[in-house]
Amino acid sequence: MPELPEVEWVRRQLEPLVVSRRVVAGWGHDSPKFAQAPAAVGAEITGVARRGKYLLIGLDDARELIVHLGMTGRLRPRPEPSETDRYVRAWWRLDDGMILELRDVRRFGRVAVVEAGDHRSLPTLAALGPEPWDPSLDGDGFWRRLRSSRSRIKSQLLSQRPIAGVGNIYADEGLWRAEVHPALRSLTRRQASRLLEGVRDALEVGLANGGTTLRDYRTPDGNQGRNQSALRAYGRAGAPCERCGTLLQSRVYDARTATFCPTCQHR
DNA sequence: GGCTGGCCCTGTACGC
DNA sequence: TGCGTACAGGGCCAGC
Repeated sequence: MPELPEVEWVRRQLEPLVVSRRVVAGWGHDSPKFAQAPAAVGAEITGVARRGKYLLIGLDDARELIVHLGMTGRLRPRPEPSETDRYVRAWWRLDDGMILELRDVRRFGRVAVVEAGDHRSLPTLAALGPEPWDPSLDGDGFWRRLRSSRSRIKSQLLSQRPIAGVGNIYADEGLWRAEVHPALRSLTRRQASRLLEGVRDALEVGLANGGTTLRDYRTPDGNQGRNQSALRAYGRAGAPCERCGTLLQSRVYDARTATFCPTCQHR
């Protein structure tokens, strides 16, 4: 499931392949989530940016091609569209002949073509919190953002509103690092500050390791991430906490599984 | 206006 | 072996 580190790796590998290339053909699956893909045809790609888990592909006609990879989405360059692959949801042919293909088994991904900066059709993107390394975001500001909601702290992280780019993996990892219980509904300034650092640390490690590959994630060059062996909480229910040795627990809060240490992350 | 929970979607794991 | 069921989860949206 691509979160910020994984999407950033996709962005880095995609950029040199597509910038200054013109989109000469395109196709999108019938689903409204992908049907806008051909709208990019005719435009030249000016850049590949990222906001949270969204890829923002700049077009030279003042529009943006926005791609969200959902849970199983993968962007990859191909010499030709894979006509026999039933999970290809969109593709774009560039003027050098390369096909940029979006493969997404579960169809949780999304493609949109919008006026540059007009994200009204993507509510989560429109309301996205600051990037984790935004220099204007400090512990106090993060605490104020969290204080505006009474939802569980983990649900808040997943909402993308307090901070951008955190999904289930890095939320569990950040909460474990900060020793904060996922079901808390309010944090002290000190806890919020620790959580911000914990999330930043988890994302930095993930980025340095090329992302986390659990099932589907691959970079455009086909490589897997290496961060799965660096996980301290996510997916480790029943294993001993690396800090205190207590067995990690798994609970469902707001329909999302959270894995945490009941001792270090005491409620 | 904020929060909660259901839905979308399909491969995988597991039990019978 | 084959079938049925539960589960995974990001984002959206209806209902409260």
